[in-house]
This record gives sequence, C-alpha cells and structure tokens, in this order.
Amino acid sequence: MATFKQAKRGLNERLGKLNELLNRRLHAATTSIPYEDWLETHQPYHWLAEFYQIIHDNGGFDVIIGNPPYVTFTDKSIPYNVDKFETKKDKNLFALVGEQCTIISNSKSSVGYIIPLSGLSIEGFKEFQRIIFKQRDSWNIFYSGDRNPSELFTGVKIRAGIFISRPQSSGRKFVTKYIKYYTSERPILFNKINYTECFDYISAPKLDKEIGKNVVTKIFSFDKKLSSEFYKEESIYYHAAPIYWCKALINLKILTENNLNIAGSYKKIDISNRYKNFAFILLNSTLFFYFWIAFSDCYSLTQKYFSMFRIPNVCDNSELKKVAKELSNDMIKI
DNA sequence: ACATAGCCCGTGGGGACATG
DNA sequence: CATGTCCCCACGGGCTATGT
Repeated sequence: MATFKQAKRGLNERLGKLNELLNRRLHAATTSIPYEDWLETHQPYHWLAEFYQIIHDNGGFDVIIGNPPYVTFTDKSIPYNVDKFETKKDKNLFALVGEQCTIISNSKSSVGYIIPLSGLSIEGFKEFQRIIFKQRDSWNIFYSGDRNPSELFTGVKIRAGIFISRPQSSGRKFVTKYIKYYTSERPILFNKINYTECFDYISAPKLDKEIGKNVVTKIFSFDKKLSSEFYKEESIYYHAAPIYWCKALINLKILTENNLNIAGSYKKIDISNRYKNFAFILLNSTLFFYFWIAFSDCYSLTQKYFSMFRIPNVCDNSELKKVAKELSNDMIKI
C-alpha cells in the first residue's frame, strides 16, 4: 500500500511538472501578459496531459454523460478566459461544457446531456445547437421536464431536453414532442416516448408525428407574417406565458371585473382592422399553441413567434366575426 | 425585449401525538 | 383502539421582478 501511495505521489509530481511545462509553452506562444496573471485569468487545463491514453491513443472518451451546470455568465462575471469557445456568445456554462465535450469525444463516442429546453430550442443558444447538432450524424432528443403538471425530478422546476447520440451512424436524427406528465407517471415515462424524424437541425422542433411536420410546413408555405398586420388600428391582448393553451382577449375588462390579478401577464398588440378577428381566433387556437410549443422554450410567448407564424390572405367576413363573437362570449361565461 | 437550475402560495396526504 | 389536531412537505398552479 505504501508503495502504491509513493508511486501515486511520484506520478502526480511528474504530471505537475508536465503541466507546468505545457503552461509555460502555451503562455509563451499565445500572450505577452505576465505569466502569473495569465495563469489566474486562463486557468489552463491540459486534457492531453491529464488523460493522455484516452485523448492521444484513443482519440477521445468513449462515453460522456453530462449534467452540466446551468449558470449564465457575463464577460465580467466569469473569472477565467473563455475566448476560445464559439459558444461563448450563448453565455451559459452548459454551452461551454457541451462544446468542450465535442472536443474530447470521438466519432465512436456515446454522448448524453441533460440541458435546459431553451438550449435546444431558442435562438439565444444557436451556437450550442449548431455545434452539437452538426457534430453528430445521428442523435435523438427527449423533450421534457415541464413544470406542469409535474416535474421530471422533485424540486427541479425546469423544462429540459435530453440529447443522446450513439456511435452507430444511421445518419438519422429524432425528436419527441414536448412531453407532459403527472408525478405518478414517472416510472412509466420512458415507455411513453415516441420518436419522430427531425426536420430542422437548428431549433430541433418538438414534433411527434409526420402530420406535425405537414402542419408546420403548411404554415411556412404562406408568405405573409402574422406580425405584418400589427397596425395601430385595433388591439387585442395575449397571454405571454401560456401553460396548457394560448389565450387572447379583446379587452381585459373580464379580468379586472373579476378581480383576477393576472392582467399584468397579458400584453397588448396592435392589429389591423381586417385581421383583428382572425388574430383573436388564431391566438386562442390549438394550432398556434402547437406551433409555439414546437419552436419555443415552452415558457415565453414573444414577438418572435408572431414573425415566424405565416398567415393566408383573409377577408374579415361575417363568418370570422360570428366565430370571434361566440368565442368572446364563451370566455365571459367562465 | 426577453429569459430566468425562478418565486410564491394554497392544498392535501400522512405521520406524530394527544385525547376520548 | 378510534378519533381529532397539528404540522410538515411534496405537489400543482400561477405569474413578479431583475439583469442583460
């Protein structure tokens, strides 16, 4: 045992010397700032030295399973230099970890990360998406972690995505829909997964069936953006944090009259005369909710989705007026 | 304008304990 | 043993406030 300890100490000393040598070389080759300062700001870590057999002889780790830290940072708040990372723009530690994992893995690696849903869906993490989606020929994503009706793990009220990639190169990429579940369903949750082939590798949309892709393709086939009808003629209000469905109101009277202190969650949009009824019905529809869930972080309904959603040319006919009126009346009943 | 390993609160089940 | 009370905490549901 004593000899083992001795050998370990000797090994650590040699590794320390090697790291020191590598630090000196890296410092001399890359910067003119004082060595000690550079050490403090860059905190270099030599994967090649620490895991020589794995990185050098075998080209990287065979398996990487990650639950990386979800911590946002700013240029000021991060105590070391991360300039080398393309995902620096995404401003979250999990993105940096994901990028580093692509460097220390190889084509035969299996990788799996659990990360915030936003990391796989929204534009703010597009560098991260570009890197992990493109690095691999094949992968699948399980979208989950909704807070409502319950959480993936107790105490973790976060929407998450589980990204898994195995070495078999089928060239196929799969996603699930956004899966909601009750606590009691946890034991059987993974049996409920239904994967479908992904059709867009930036913001891998959460669609579970072929028909979902057809619906989205049809929406994108129209030229006109919904937001192109946002004129100061009329206005409607939409709920900016949908949970089970999207909500829109002609006015907020119904809320304030019933002392519902949620009027603050509604945002006003200006809409053209011609599209007021159409937009009111659309923003209350399962279609719009389905579309928003597919592309969003499943939390905030923002302007972006009004620009993404394409609409046909419609006339504000009596049929639309009638349906809008009925819908409005039904809401008052509740 | 947008995103937040959030923030807050009511509810209900069940365990610990006291009383009948 | 049966019943009642209190309390804790997991759970579900809703949106505030803050920094970038």
